[in-house]
Order: sequence, then structure tokens, then C-alpha cells
Amino acid sequence: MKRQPTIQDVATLANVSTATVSRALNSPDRVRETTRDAVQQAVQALGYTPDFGGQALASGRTNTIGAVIPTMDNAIFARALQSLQEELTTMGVTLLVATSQYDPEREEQQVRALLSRGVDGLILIGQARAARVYELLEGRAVPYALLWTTAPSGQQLSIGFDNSAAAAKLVTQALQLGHRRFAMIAGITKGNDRARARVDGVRATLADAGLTLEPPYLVEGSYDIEQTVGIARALISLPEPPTVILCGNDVQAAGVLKAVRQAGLSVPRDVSVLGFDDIELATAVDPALTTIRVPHRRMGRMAAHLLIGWIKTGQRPDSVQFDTDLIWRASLGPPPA
Amino acid sequence: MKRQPTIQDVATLANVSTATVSRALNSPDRVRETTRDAVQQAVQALGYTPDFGGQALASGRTNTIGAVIPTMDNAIFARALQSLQEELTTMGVTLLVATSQYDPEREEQQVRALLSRGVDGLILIGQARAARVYELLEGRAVPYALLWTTAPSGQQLSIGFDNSAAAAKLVTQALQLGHRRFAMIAGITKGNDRARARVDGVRATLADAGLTLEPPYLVEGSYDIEQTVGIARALISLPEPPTVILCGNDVQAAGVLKAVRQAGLSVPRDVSVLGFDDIELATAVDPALTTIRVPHRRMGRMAAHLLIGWIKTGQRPDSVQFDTDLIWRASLGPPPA
DNA sequence: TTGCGATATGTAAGCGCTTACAAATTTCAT
DNA sequence: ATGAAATTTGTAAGCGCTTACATATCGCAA
Repeated sequence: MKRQPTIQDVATLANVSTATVSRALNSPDRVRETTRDAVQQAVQALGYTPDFGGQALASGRTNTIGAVIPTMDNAIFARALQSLQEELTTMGVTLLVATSQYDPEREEQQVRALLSRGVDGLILIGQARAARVYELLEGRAVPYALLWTTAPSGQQLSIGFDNSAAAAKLVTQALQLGHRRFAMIAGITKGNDRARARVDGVRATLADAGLTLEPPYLVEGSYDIEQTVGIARALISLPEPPTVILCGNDVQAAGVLKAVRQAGLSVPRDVSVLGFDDIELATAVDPALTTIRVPHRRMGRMAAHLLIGWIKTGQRPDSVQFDTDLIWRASLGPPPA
Repeated sequence: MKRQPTIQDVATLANVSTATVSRALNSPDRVRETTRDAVQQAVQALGYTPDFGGQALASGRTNTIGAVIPTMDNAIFARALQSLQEELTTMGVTLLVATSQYDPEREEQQVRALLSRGVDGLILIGQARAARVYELLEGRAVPYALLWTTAPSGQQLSIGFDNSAAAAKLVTQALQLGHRRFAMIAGITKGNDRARARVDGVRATLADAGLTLEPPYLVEGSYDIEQTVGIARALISLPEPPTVILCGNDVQAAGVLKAVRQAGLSVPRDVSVLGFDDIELATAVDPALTTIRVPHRRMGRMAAHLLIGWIKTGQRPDSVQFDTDLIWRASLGPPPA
């Protein structure tokens, strides 16, 4: 790359010191208007852009926050990041995104990588991870926010919703319709507290109604359509097939719809299907999915504000918990007579 | 954040100079093995991580490449980025992602933002953008790659496929089945050369068969299911409805399926529907979509290699063009009798 | 052993920026 | 007008790292 103009060039052209240029750019109100204009003009004339390395080195800040999400392949994280990023951009902060592929080790690596790049703050999904990671964060005193979850400790900043209660809503609704034979295709719960909480919410609510949920009616699977088709096929060919199948997310629910269709059965006449997330897919499939609407965008926006607030003030803000809504669509109906 | 150990601390502990530490870390083979071990040990003991700012400032490199994509909401970009990122990670390079929301101005802003963060290279989607942007890039001599397209000039590095030819494949197939009344719901072509090329490919192939494609049979719409439903509804209620509807991508195709279903018609009996991209959605819907499989992952991987090669050697590599496959699924059938 | 080329290490000068602190200038009440 | 306070600007010391160059050490042929 060619040599770029430096702050010194701007200073010379504007006939001021580099300190003044720096101030004119970073805290304009600490500089007289006429000087500010002169600097602006010089900046324009030279096409000057501050060098990131120099800035980071001198100030100790990078104006960057990092996020480690499980995958970009799921619209739900993509969407939350989108609004997070939009919000950060307006505050002059850049977002660095890394993915863990739902692998705790990989997540840890990524956290380290982001830290070594000097991120001023970090966004992580969920709560379950090695204590080592939290120690690392606390050790460096890096502000961080946990999304998609509600941190139990109160010692951490979390911005999320109650996965368990949300899942319970679905069950309650199905119970009211008269369903008694439930099945659930959950996400992999290992290292994934959101998936676990959803299962727990379902089981607890069923227990209140005197029902249980055990294998083979409770299965874990990855968030993959084809794999889910296989699992669902097994469920509906059970001697006593469930009348309603709960899913870990909408993608799995789409897989179930497909399996049911392939089996020549109909949703919701023969079996009801419930999703989670309310991504676009939920209305693209037929029948449209009854699901839980998760406030991704609001989580993203809120995370941006709270984390930046923390970074600026040094004070950890209080956690936020959003409500979730049950979205009733055609995939849920009364059980077959 | 607390004070982190610096290279000086490591040097002192390992009883060598900072230069040696730097070398031991960055070009291990230029340091005797025993010294290297001593350094490694000190690094471990202190938990040292190089400071990004210092590194960037001193070396003039950031080991970062930037990508500006239209949106994260579309699985197709997400997926390409995923493999791009995986590949870059193995090379010790970080990926910085920004989105433009299909807005050229916004894209330009993002390019500037990435440049000012000192990215060593840049990845852009498509070819159509203000000359100003290319001048900026050339002016700074920043290596960049254009994805999803085949740069006509030969003066630019492109890694993509022939959108026009791919779209033509779909048309050819439909023609062979006997379709004569075509409609197309294209993406917004303004500032989007991929969308435009797909339209062009369709029209050219139709022209060869003595057919034309004009409004109202040719409509542009955003990649949004609900909006597409509206457009499709209008198409199928035309006095002479099309027997096949081509779409700008799979998301739009899903919208068409929905509209057809709502109209009480059936795909492909009453009308065939063709997508583009082959995202997961294509097999989640019913009937599954006949579509074009785009080599996202391969594009991502290749982009990583070529761009890094360019950065390292200073030599612009040759462009790469991938083939695309037509994936035949249930949404395409013969026209109604 | 000696000496020489090759290899390994150290020295020190920045890279471009921010920010205490000092110095200069302006403002304003008297 | 005057001087103290407030505001604006300049001076200069780093921030942590890389790297050209200088110096020291090593391996090995004679």
C-alpha cells in the first residue's frame, strides 16, 4: 500500500500541532471553531484517515467489540448481529464476529483471538462455558455480555429471555387443546444452556400436568433439516405416536413437517408441530409454524447499548430480560380424535 | 482492563532481547531452538499475547481482511463467509465483516471504514459500484477480490460463476419440458449485477426460442417472502398466467410457492417454480425447489487463498470461474395440458 | 588451532497517535 | 485597564512492537 498521510501532514498543512489535530478529530468541542475548520479542511485536502494501529497503541482502545456466535448459518444469530452492528456503527464502534460451530473449545480459542486483537468488549451467546473463560475475562477486566440467556448469578451482564418459560408456553397451549402424548426433538443440550432450558421448561410443565417426557419421546438432534427428518420419521412410526412434536427450533420443525408429509400424514390433523425462534422459515413452510417469537433484534440493540455503557463508564449495567410471545399458526391444532 | 505483560516482560524473563522474542514468535526458524523454548516458556508463564496495536503500527500489517456483503440475513452470504473465515483462520488472518444492505452508498462507507482500520485486503460482492470506490482501492493499492461475479475487465480479481449462464440452464430445461409462457420475479437489479445477469440470461435464452419476457411477466422485487407472495399472486391471476415462474433466488421462490398454495393451485401441476442458490430452504419447502446450486463454500475458500496470495506476493492472481449445477427437484414439471 | 562464512542475537530507531503538562491566549468581573 | 480564571494550543513523552544494522557466536574446513 502506498504511504498514507499522517497526522503530522495534516498538522503542518493546517498550521497547528499534532495534538490539536488529534483533539479537533476526537473531541471537537475542546478546540476553537476556526481551528477546527482549518483542520477539517486539511483532512479533506489530504484525504487523511487516522491509522488504526497508531490510534490503538496510543489510546489503549480499539473501538471494537467482539462477538462469538455458534454459527452464521442460522438466521437467528445473523439477525441479532445485524441490529447489534447497526447500533454499534452509529456509536463509532466496529463489530468483530467469530463463530464457534457450537464447539466450546473453539469458542474459547475465538475469545482468545478476539482478546488478543484488543477488543474493548465481548458478546457471547448463552451461559454454559468453561470457568476458565470467565476467569480470563475477569482477569483482563474486559466487559462482556451474555445473550440469549438470563445469567443466574447477577454477577454477569445478560440480555436475553427465559428459554424455559417460553418453551412452557407452547406446552401449556398444547395441553389446553387436549394433547396428552408429547414428543420433543431438542437441540444438542451439551454445552448449550438454551437448548437445555427449553427441555427443562417443557418437562416441568408436563410434570405439572402429570405427564412425563422420556426417550424415545425425547430426542436430541442437531439443527439440521435432513437429520431431523430421520428423527421425526422414527417418532411418528412409534406404536403410540405423539400427537404433538415440540422442536428445539424452527429448522427442526421444518424437518418434522417434511417427515410427516413424506409419511403421507397431515399437520396438524394427524400431529401438531411446534417450533421455536420464529425465523422467516416459519412462515415459508406449509403449514406455517406455531412458534415462539424471540426478540433477536431487541437483544442485539440492547446489548450494544449496555455493553458500550459499561465500557464507557466502567460500571456494569443491570441485566435485561425480554418477554417472548407465542405465535399461533396453522401447525398447531387439536389432537386427532 | 488491567495491564498486560509486554514483549519487554517476556524478554526480561527469558533473558533475551525484545528483538529475539519478536523473532521467536514471528519467524521461529530464525532463532536457535533453545532460545525459542526459553521464550515460549516465558510467554506461557506470563500469559503474554502480543498487543494488536503495537504490532500493526510497527509492521504496517494487520493480518485482517475485510468483507462487505449485502446482508447477513441471507444464508448464502453467511455460508460463503463461513468457509472464507475458516480458511483465513488457518492462515492466521482475521475476517472483518460489514454489511451494506444492498445500498451502494452504505457499501462505500463500509469500505472506507474497513480501510481506515487497516485491512490488508478486501472482499466485495459483485461488480457494480461507483468508479470512485475502485479508484480508492487502487489508490491505496489494497488487494481486493470480487465474489459472485466474473469481472469482465481481467484487470480485477474475481471469484465467481456465470450468473447469466446459470439462469439460462433453468430456462433451457423448462423449454425442453414444453413451457412457453414464462414469468420471472427478479431481484432488484439496480446496483446489483448478479440480479441483472440472471435476468439477461433468462431473456437471451428465451429470445433464442423466439420468446420474450416483458412486464407484467417480468417483475423485480426484494428478497422477501411476504413481498414476493404479493407479486406472485398478481402473476397467477393474470388472464394468461405463466406456466413457469423463475425467481431471483430461493427465498422468492418460497414466496411463490406460498402464493400458489394460497390460490388453491398446485406446484408443479398448475405452475412450475424455479429458484436460485440452493439454500437449505429449497428442500424445506413443499414441493422442493428446482434451483441452481451456487458453489458458495468453494468461492469462500478460493477467495481466501487467492487474496492472501496476492497480499503475500504482491502479484494479482488470475480470476476463477466456477461451474454451477442445476438441481432438479419437484417444483419443476411439464406445463399443464 | 585458526579463520571465515553462516547463523544467532542485540541495539536502537522509529511506526502514528494520544495525552499529561506547560505555555499562551482569551474572557470577563472588577 | 487589570489580573485571575477559563479556554485553547503546543511540547514531548511514551504506547508495544518490528526490523535494519551492528555485533557476537557458532560450525567447520584447512
